[in-house]
Amino acid sequence: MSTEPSAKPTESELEILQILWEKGNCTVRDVHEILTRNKEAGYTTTLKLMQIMHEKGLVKRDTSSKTHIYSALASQQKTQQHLVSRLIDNAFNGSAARMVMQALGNHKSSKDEIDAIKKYLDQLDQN
Amino acid sequence: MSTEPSAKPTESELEILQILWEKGNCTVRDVHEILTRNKEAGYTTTLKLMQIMHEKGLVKRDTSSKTHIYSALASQQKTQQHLVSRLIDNAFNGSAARMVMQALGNHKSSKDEIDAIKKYLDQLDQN
DNA sequence: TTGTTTATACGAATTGTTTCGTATTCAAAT
DNA sequence: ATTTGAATACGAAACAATTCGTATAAACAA
Repeated sequence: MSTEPSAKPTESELEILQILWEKGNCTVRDVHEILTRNKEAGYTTTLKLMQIMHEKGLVKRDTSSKTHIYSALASQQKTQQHLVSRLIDNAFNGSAARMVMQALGNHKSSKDEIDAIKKYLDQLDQN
Repeated sequence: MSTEPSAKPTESELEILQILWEKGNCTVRDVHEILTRNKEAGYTTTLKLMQIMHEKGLVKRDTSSKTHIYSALASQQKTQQHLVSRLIDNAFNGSAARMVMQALGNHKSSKDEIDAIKKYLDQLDQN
């Protein structure tokens, strides 16, 4: 049994996790700056969120210098898995296939992406 | 422009919507009975939720007799679409393909389902 | 040294969600 | 008619998520 965090981040927390997954180590300001490209938010709001995420064990932080350095603890893979499963159960009666088609139907994917999925499906078939 | 409800049901509301989508017209008791197969809940809790959903415009109801009859207003298709899109944006950086693979990777799908998806992808390709 | 900037900490208001208790009303059975 | 059972309405508590103001401390520049 690992000490994996509860993997149930809120929507705001997820926005921050995404940044941390991509960037790795970040200060609150780093995250805040990226965050506010898309939406309004006060600095202390971002700060507070990250502090809460730390309490929850979603992120860890290095406090050895005045400016703390944050990074994700929740794994991207497990978090995504958890969220996808929940959606399939919550909104698609447990049918992954239905969900997939819904996803591909509207969320315009490139031909390359679709080919990648096909290849992936062929692999799945072999097992 | 239609008067489509906000399509942002909460998790509890989604559980109820799923029942309404499947069953069509239901009394609160109908819904409550199905709901409590899986989890504990007081009757008035279910009732209140459905009343709130009515305020929000997620369901409509026929109050002509003492026992009200509820049915979904939020369309299954649009609600699912909305939720899937949000997940793709929130947790997969906008990549539907990544989400799909994650979904298929773990959420064991049958061979039939996978074949159905392949067929679906071929259709997509043609356009 | 003194003032300015930039951090964190913390408390608290606000809003949304979930849950349930109590009051009331209606209908059916006795 | 009276009682009983099942329904809705409503208020409010409990909890969670979001947002921001203010206090305070550290770093740095003038």
